[in-house]
Amino acid sequence: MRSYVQLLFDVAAEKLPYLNEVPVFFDNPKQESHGDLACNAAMMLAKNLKRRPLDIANEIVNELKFDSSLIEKIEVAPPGFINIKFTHGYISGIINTVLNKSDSFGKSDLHSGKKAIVEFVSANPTGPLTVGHGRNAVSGDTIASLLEWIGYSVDREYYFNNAGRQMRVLGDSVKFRYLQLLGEQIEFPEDHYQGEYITDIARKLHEQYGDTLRENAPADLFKDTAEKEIFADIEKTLKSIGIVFQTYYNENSLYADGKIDDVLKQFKDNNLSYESDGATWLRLSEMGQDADKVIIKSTGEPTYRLPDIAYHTTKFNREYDLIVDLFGSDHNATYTDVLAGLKALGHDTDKIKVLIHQFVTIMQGKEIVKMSTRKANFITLDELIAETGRDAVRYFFNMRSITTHLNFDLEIAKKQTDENPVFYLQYAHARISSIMRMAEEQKIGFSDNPADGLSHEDEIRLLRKLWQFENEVLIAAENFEPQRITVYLEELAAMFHRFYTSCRIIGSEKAVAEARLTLSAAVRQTIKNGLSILGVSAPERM
RNA sequence: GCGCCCAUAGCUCAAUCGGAUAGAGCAACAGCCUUCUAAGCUGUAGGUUAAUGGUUCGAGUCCAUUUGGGCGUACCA
Repeated sequence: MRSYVQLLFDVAAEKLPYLNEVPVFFDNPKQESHGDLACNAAMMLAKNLKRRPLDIANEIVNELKFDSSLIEKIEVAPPGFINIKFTHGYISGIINTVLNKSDSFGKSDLHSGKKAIVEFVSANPTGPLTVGHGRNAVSGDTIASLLEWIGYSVDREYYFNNAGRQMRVLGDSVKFRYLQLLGEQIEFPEDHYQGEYITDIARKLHEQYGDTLRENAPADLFKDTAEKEIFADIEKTLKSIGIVFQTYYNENSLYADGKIDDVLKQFKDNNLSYESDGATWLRLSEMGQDADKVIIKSTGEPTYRLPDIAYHTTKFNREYDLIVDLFGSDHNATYTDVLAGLKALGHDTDKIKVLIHQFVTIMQGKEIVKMSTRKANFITLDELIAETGRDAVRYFFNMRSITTHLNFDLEIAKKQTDENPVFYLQYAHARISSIMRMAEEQKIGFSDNPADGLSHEDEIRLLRKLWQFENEVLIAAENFEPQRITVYLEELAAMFHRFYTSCRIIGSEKAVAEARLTLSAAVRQTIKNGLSILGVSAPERM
């Protein structure tokens, strides 16, 4: 329908060439009296044409030759909006569209044939995932789903560093705990990983190897064991909230297959790097950044920038049309260096969309819980899932725009009451399921032509809302804004609950009852589809 | 000091390239279950969108300055 309306304007533009001077957009008006689609082109044109927007709007409307079976009317409203109202027959048709498309309703093929990669979580395996990682995980997974819904073929990827200093400290942390288990009186360094999970890993090693690791442990045994154990936990946690990655890309492999050397050579060959004080520096100040930065330390060890750049070149080499990186705000200073480096190597960095999500503040009542992996006074994602459930975790993290700080009050999250909006949606779904079971017993079936049985304002509102779903998914996906889906679903559910109160199904005359049942089925399907984008379950009973 | 991000109702948050009267939930108050799930519905109250100035037909949204907060500012990641 949007494309049909667009076509009407294209036709009008043949007589009114000025229409080509501005982009013509169609909004879903907030207010019902403004129709189903609104266009503001006349006002955008007013200045250039030096004419009154109302006159321009009227001129445009006169050139719009529309099919009266689809569009009821097109009106001009001050200061110059063009409001388009669909016919009841057309808008009612959404019910059959929903039921026919079923689990695919809301999907569009605007970007089909394109490949996208979404990199998220990417936490280094130095400890269990925290609540902060949880936000990243849920947002990233949902953004990936959204992209799939608008046609992209999407790979979810997790990148982690397992080559640097951090991992050495991790290995040493396990070793110290191991030695303590053997009864040695050593002080555990304050800057090492303090968590209980470190001792657990040490204990496992002790069970397996006894005290033989005191003297002749294989070089990387402590580190490798820690990485393996912790990573297994991370994967398990992610799986418990329905997140599965296509690939886990690790830093070590970039050294093994020579990609680090390749990039380094390219920098050198193109005079983009230089040596100073025994270190290798990248000429970032010539790439629009504040200062040059070290990519290889005087110790010979690269800083994170070099492997990160090398890693991203693999994304370009893998020919993705869209490259999405989702980081926490603590990375906000690092990604610009990486982008600058990639651009200098000749990559089209416009394909990269870097998303920075703000931090999660954990509240225990009114008290702020300060989190630090090293000090291990964090709340783990596992604990959060155990206390609130998978659906609540996924819904809560998707409820807000990723750009805003998020307060997660553990006391509220633990409550399974109506303060928790996920139940409101699931309840609507379960309620409709219940009606459908009941209707079946009463031999009330679906209507092939529900339009005639629907006239109540609460019914009309639902129809219009269903019609908007596909576009909502599109906007949410293109802007990487999962919270738009939760907002939409809450509005849809509220409309349904109202309709439920005002429009009875069982007991109404047959044509009306069947039309309402069919509408309810379409609402149920749409709620289910929306929840599935978010990764939240849609229960049949509650 | 510098960079990025944030500031909307008592609280937590929405608001589609800048659009029409800034919306929800929770909390508060008043109602609605002999009838399809009351985890629901209806109504009331709640706002100088942190402040000031600017851009324009029109600003929560864009620009400048200020205030308050978060994260960075490494030869850590």
